This record gives sequence, C-alpha cells and structure tokens, in this order.
Amino acid sequence: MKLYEKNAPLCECEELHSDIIEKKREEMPDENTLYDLSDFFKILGDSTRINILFAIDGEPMCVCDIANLLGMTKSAVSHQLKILRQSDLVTYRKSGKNVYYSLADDHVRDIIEKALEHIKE
Amino acid sequence: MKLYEKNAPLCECEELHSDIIEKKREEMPDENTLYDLSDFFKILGDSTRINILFAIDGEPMCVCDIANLLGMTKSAVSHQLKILRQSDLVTYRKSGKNVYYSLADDHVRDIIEKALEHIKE
DNA sequence: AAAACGGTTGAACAATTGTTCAACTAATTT
DNA sequence: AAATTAGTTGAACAATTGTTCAACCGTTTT
Repeated sequence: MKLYEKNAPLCECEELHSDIIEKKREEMPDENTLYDLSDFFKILGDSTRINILFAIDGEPMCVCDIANLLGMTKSAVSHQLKILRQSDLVTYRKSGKNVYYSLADDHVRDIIEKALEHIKE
Repeated sequence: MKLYEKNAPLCECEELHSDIIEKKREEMPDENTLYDLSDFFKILGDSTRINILFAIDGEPMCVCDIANLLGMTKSAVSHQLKILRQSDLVTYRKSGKNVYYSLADDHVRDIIEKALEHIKE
C-alpha cells in the first residue's frame, strides 16, 4: 500500500488545493513510522490484551492465574501473550512449571494512563 | 462476554494462587472502562486513520485534499472520518461544497506523541 | 432549473483477527 | 519411568473490519 506519493491515484476532485497538499506532504511523518504507530495501537486495541496488561501490572502473574482472573482458557490467554511478547510489551520468567509474565517497561503504563484521562473527560 | 467474575468459567489448572487472583480482581479497573480503553486504541490502530489525524494536524483539510494526499478515494476517507467523528477525535466545519476537518483537541496529539516516543526507543 | 461538484452512505466483498480445539513440549510428581 | 500439570502452538471457524462500488444529498454554477 502506497500513501501520499506524488503520483498516487488521484480522487476525482477538480478544485484541489495543491499548495496545501504539498505542504502537508512534506510535514507528514515517515511512512514506516505511521505503520509502526498504528501497529502499536492495534496491539492495545483489544480488550483481552488490555485486561492482561492491567492484570500483570504491579505483581507478575502466571498464565493459569491470568486465565482464571479473566475467565478465559489458558490457550486463548497464551495466544494473546505471544502477541504482547512479540511487541515487547511484556516479559516473562520461568519458574518450574509456571511462566510468570510482567510489564516490559513503564512506558506502556504511561500511555494507558494518558488514554484513561482522555476517556474520563 | 464476561470478564473476571467470581464464578467465571475456570481453566483446568489445579494449583491456583487464589489469594493473588482475589487481590488482582479487586485492583482491576471497571469492566466498562477497559472496554472504552480498548475501543479508543482500536480507533488509532489503523494506518489510514492515523494518516488522517496527522494530515489534519495544524491546518484543517477538506475531504478531497485528504484523499489526494493519501492516494485514496473520497469514499474510503469519508468512511474513516465518520468513525473519527463518532469517537470525537475530529471536528468539522462546512464551507460551501467543502467540509474541513480538524483535530478535536490536544489530548489525542499528546497520546500519539507519547506512543511515538515509545516506538523510537 | 439543470448540471456539476464535494461529500456521505449502505451493501458487498475480501482480508484480518480472536477463540476454540486438539495435539504437543517441558517440567514435576508419584 | 509413567503420569500429571503448565504452557505453547497450528489449523479451523466465526466475527469484525476496511475498501470498493453505486446511488444519493446539498451546495454552487451556468
């Protein structure tokens, strides 16, 4: 998918504000940056994953306990944990038969906090 | 879908850490809050919508110009603008045949800014 | 008043995504 | 060593979602 290229397929409009478009085109962030950005939000845009992130906030939890807390199967939780792992949003520590997950860093907590403020307005 | 209820369907695990689960259950945010939160991130979790938000940042743009900038049809852009409108992320001003869209408030800008920091680490 | 233009909308289609199910691995009991 | 348990994984299925297409509405031109 190609976005905001000079010769991108034009819509049928006649009276374009070419100067504005050109100016905006220069100001737009790098294409890959925008994809990374939306991919990041996509990860947070699922209630199960948000639930998991809140669950493991503070004290780490094993998969089984998370599953019980959320009323889901281990499998479903594990699938989502894999996605969170691949996005570096969580880390894990193995201990015997259990795997304990925790938040990767405080950055994510901050973003969620800011979003919470936005919602409660 | 019911989450973290006392009698939610349990996973098959035997050795639960019931005390931890109970403690976490009390600490979890309100169920609706979590849904609102993931719904909010879901809106930002699409590259077209992120593109539009960056496009109208600063100076408002009409639908046709956004479509040209992003190399999309007016229809596709309009559909996404509708979603952004319904989420109160954008506002619009009609002027003759054109409709000019702009960011609803600085809150969204802040969150995107924070997410950008997170990505560029 | 008719034609043209910017924008919106609903239905249809394709693509993506989350959960379930069953099979599997690795660690621990007995 | 066999059985049990915690967790992972891939395929299949259902549900959600984004774009296209065609028809439509409201404003402006002619």
